[in-house]
Amino acid sequence: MENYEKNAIYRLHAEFCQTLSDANRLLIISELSKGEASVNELINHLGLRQSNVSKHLALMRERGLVSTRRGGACIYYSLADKRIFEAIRILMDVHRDLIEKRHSLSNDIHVFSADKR
Amino acid sequence: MENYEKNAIYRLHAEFCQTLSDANRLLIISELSKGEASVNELINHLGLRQSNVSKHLALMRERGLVSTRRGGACIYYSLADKRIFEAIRILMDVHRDLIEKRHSLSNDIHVFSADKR
DNA sequence: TGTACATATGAACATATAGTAATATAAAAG
DNA sequence: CTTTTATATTACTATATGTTCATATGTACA
Repeated sequence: MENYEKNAIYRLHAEFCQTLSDANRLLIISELSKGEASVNELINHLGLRQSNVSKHLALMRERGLVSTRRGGACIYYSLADKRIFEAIRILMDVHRDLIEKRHSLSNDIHVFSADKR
Repeated sequence: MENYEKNAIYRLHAEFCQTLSDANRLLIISELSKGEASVNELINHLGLRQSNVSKHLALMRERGLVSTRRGGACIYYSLADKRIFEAIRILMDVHRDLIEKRHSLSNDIHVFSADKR
């Protein structure tokens, strides 16, 4: 019953996370968190190919993360919601702590190889 | 300058998001947020195959999201940090709002064709 | 020891994904 | 109208990913 619904919700959210699971898309989002930018501006700031940036933007627009505005010949992209970047930062904080915890304990993978014989 | 470093950070974080970008992994994390569980318990709660659950758990352990404890014949998995699930919930909230915004406005793709006078 | 149970791992497959070059569209400038 | 600039799209390739079955490992216990 609600298990089915839960599955559907998590499938949706997994897609959302998948949208965030590319370094170039994160860099684009980070740029857009400073304010709207045209494709060209993004290309110059990030050093990526035009078709590459366009594709990432198209995906993110399709999934509602960014919105567009035409201004003359350019198309300006912006974050659909500032909280997108804020949420990413929160996630990054948690992730950083995980990594630190791992490194300080380091009884993580090493336990394994040390035990091997 | 620190552009190189920024890239590295976002590449790392992209991998972290990628770990969250699978519905079954999210379901597992959701289960573990209630407390530790053995592989078998997860299988029964989620209705997934044993090898499938094991593989997802192995990936998440490798990436520091979950930790393990052996108890008799079972291996108990738990979240390495409760905040993992909290951060996911925050992300889900933002995502839900995005979807709602999209549905209510629905001037989403249409802006394009409407704007071109 | 041998058997049952819990979990991990490997091989194989199908599908998804990111990147790129080439081309198409669309607006602005001349 | 033609050219130029900005962006989108397509076709293609290489690689990554999730799932499954079969098998291996490891632990408990008769």
